[in-house]
Parts: sequence; C-alpha cells; structure tokens
Amino acid sequence: MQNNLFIYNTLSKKKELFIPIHPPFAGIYVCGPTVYGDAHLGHARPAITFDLLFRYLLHLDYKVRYVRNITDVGHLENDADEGEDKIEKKARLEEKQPMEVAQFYINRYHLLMNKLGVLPPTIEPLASGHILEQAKLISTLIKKGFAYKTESGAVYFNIKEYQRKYESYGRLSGRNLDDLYSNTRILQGQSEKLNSFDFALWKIADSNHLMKWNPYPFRNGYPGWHLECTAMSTKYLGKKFDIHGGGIDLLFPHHECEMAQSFAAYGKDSVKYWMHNNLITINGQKMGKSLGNFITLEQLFKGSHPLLNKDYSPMTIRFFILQSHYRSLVDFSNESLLAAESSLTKILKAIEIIKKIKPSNTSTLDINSLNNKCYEALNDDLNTPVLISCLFEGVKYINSLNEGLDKINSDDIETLKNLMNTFVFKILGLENEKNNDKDEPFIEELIDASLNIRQIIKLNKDWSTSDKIREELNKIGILIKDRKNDVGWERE
RNA sequence: GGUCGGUUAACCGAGUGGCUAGGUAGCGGUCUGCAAAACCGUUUACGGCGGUUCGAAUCCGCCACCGACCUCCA
Repeated sequence: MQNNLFIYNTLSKKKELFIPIHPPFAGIYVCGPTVYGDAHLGHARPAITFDLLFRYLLHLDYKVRYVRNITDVGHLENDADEGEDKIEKKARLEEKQPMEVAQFYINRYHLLMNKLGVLPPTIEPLASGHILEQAKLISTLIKKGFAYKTESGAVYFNIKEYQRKYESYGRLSGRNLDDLYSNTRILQGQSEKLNSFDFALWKIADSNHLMKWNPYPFRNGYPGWHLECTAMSTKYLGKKFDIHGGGIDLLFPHHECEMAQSFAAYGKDSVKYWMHNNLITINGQKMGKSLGNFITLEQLFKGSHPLLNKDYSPMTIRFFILQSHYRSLVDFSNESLLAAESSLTKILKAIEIIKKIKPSNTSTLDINSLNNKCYEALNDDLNTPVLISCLFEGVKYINSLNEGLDKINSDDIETLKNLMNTFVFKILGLENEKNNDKDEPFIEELIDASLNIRQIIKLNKDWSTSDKIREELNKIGILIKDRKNDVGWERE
C-alpha cells in the first residue's frame, strides 16, 4: 500500500511525510504511566492516540515495534530531583513493598486499557528492570564530559556544557536557556548542582529509601526519571528510531532532557518524529493527579463520581476521545459523552444493518471515493474527526439503502462493508459491546417466533394485543421496529 | 513575568482565501394502525477592532479572554 501518512512533528512544527528509517519496520516509543495510582481519563488519551497510530501502521503493513514503558522507579514526588519517590511513598502509606504497589497498578492499568480496546505494546519495559542500561548510559555521559559526579556520589547532567558544545538545548520545546536562567525556581537542597536546571541521572538513597541499586560504578541509589526512556528506547529501538510519543505535558522538561541525553551520548538526534497528544481538561482546567481534579476510568465505567450523571462504557470513552483530533484540547462534560454514546450507537447499528442489504445490478453511490476520503483523513496527521464524519456518510448510505432510496451492486456492497469494518473496528479499535451473548442464536429464534405470532395478530388488527407484545418485549430490552411489510428488532 | 497554543452556531467538533464538514440536541415533514427507527427539510457560526485582497472565519497587526509549559503530571 502506498504510504501517504503525514504526521505533525513537534520538533519541526510541521506535518511531515512519514518515512521510516528502516522500512518495512517502524519503531515507536511512548511514555507510559508511572504506576502509583489508578489510571484516569487523562491517561486514556495517549494510550488511545498511539494505539490508533499503532493500528494504522499495522494496517499499512509496517512491521511495528511499539515500546511503551512503565515507570516504576525514579519519579519523584515533589520539586525537581528532590522529594520522595512516588511509588515508594505509596508503599510506605499502604505498608507494602514498592514492587507490590507497582505490580498492583500495572495489573490495573492493563485491565483498564484492555477494556478501552487498547492493544498491548509489543514491548513493555520496566525502568527498574533496566538499571544496568541506565548506569551504562550515565558512564557514557560522564566519559563524554556531559555529566558530573558530586561529592555525595550523585550524578547530574551538565546542561551548560551540552549547550556549549551543541547549542541545542530547548530545541524541542522552544525554550531558550537564558530565559530558563532567569525563570527557573531556586529550589532547596540543590547546592550540589552546578546549575539549577541540571537534572539528576543518579541519586543517592538515604537510609529510609527502599528502592536502591548498586550498578558499578554507582552505588546505593537509584536513577533519575529522564534516564529510563533514553536507556530503554536505545536498547529496543536503536540509537535512532522513528516515532517518540507522549502527552504534551511531558514536552518540557522530560522530552527535552531525553533528547539532550541521547544527543550528548550518541552525537545525533535519537528521534525522527516527536508526537505529542494534547490534554483533557475538566471545567477548563487540566485533569491531573497533582490537581486532584481527575476522574478515574473505573469511575467513568461505573458512573461513580459526583460530576458524572451516569456511567459511560469504555467504548463511549474511546469514541469520545477519537471524536477530537489528538492535538486539540478536549474538555470533559456529560453532554459530550452522551453525544458520543448516541453517535457510536448509530454507527454500530448501521454496521449491523449492512449485513442485510441486498445487492442490485447498479450502484447509485460512489463507495470508492468515500473509501479514499477515509484514508485521506487518517493520512492527514490522524484526523479522526474527519474520518468519523466520512464514516457517518457511510452510515447515511447504509440507512438510505435500507430504506430503498439508493441502490448498490455486490462489489460496492463488499467495499462498503469492508470499509466500515476496517475503519471502525480494526483502525479506530471500536467494539460492539452489546454483541457478546453466547446464546444469541437461540434468543434470536425466540424473538422471531414471538414476532411472527404478533404479525398474525396485527393482520387481525388486534392493536391492543400487538402493542402489549411490543411493550412486554421492550421491558426486557428488545426494541420492535414495525415496517411496511415486515418487522425488525434490536437490543437496546 | 517568559514561551507556546486556543477562542467556530444550543452543545461537541473539523476545515479551507471564494464551494453545505460531521455528530448530538431541538423543530417541521415523510413513513407507520400507533409508537420507535430511518429518511427529508430546518434554526442564532466563525472573540473584538483595524489592515491586505475583487473577496477573509481562513493571511497580517493590535486588543480581550481562556489554557498549557516554565515543579511532578498522560
């Protein structure tokens, strides 16, 4: 298949044609969660955005290696390079081993992502499992003169030195080092650093610290946060790989530091395309753990949050997120979730209806051009809102065919079926949550039988009895649709 | 304060210098024994003020408001 995929590169601030470094392979690295709490709506966005990218690249026949890490060490609670490790704090509060906390939330994360139809990445590395790789990277950086060891044994990245040699710190996030000088907060306990914005590569653990390692030549400590992504992406994708993704809130300082580390260590850019998804807001404010204004996915699925009017299914959430472009801000509201629910139902219904459409000798619809429009939408930086509008055009076609207002030949009907199935299920990753009954054929026969009897009653114009049957079936969730010459039904 | 981004109809949400995005909700109609569904039609759009242009919601400038990052955050 001809690849015409353009993606917006944060580094160049332009949409660029996606040309992988080693076709037919494509390498993606996405920053995954820090596992110290349940995933909330905000976590669903990058997971779904890059799941879409993963699915589309697979559909385009790329051999995709998709690495999404788990941060289970090194992410500190408070100010830069100070404060307590997030996972360790949770462990202390819950009287558990840090690895127990991490494992618990890893399991939860997998469960929730699975519900959202997010495919597992092909590699899901843990930061704690790559201490040696991180130590080796620190040694390289020290050897090349971009990192320094302090008296206590901690190691920091020397941004000033990096800037002197390469003049490229701030390139990704559009930051200017002089501004950083004047704007960076002076934090307590940073006397060891040469400059306030130098970031930690290796931290020394105090006596209470539970998670500590001794990878030669560093001891009694743990790695800094930015380090893991460089170490693990290099290990699994190489020193230069295709796509690095993550939330836009990670752009600075995390990705900027990552980029600097890699460049310093290997003398070249490690990433060809940087992609950033936008955030989800709630009442116009970023949904975030530290702000405490988040709604967890579990709460959404159960409707158990004061701001929720009802429960929303995982597929409603997925569709809600895909309805906006990944680089746009999305504001949470019951109204838009409700709208997403109705819209998705409409699409899924049409996909059921198309199975029953009978072909004609001719077509009055241009299915091929619709097919092209779908690809054009995705190729334009994964423009899912436009893709969805095209799919609604397909829905319109299907309903119109069902009404007998349009005609379609058997080739076109296959194309249309294939188009809807491919884009809705395979690429957008949506699922029909209602179609999971094992005894469905039996139920169908049962309902068909009762409706056949009702048709006889209707012929006798016994409206009250036929209405009664409709009412009774409706009570158990069956919706009757009387038509001119026959009758249809569906589950509510 | 610095940097960056946004402001589209009731709500959500794309987009282009001139041609109906789409969805949800509402209203009217067709169909139906009735209802539902479906179909058809339809309602106040492009934050404000200037400028460029034959023409701007789309380009430029200024202003207002909102947000993100500058600390951990997806």
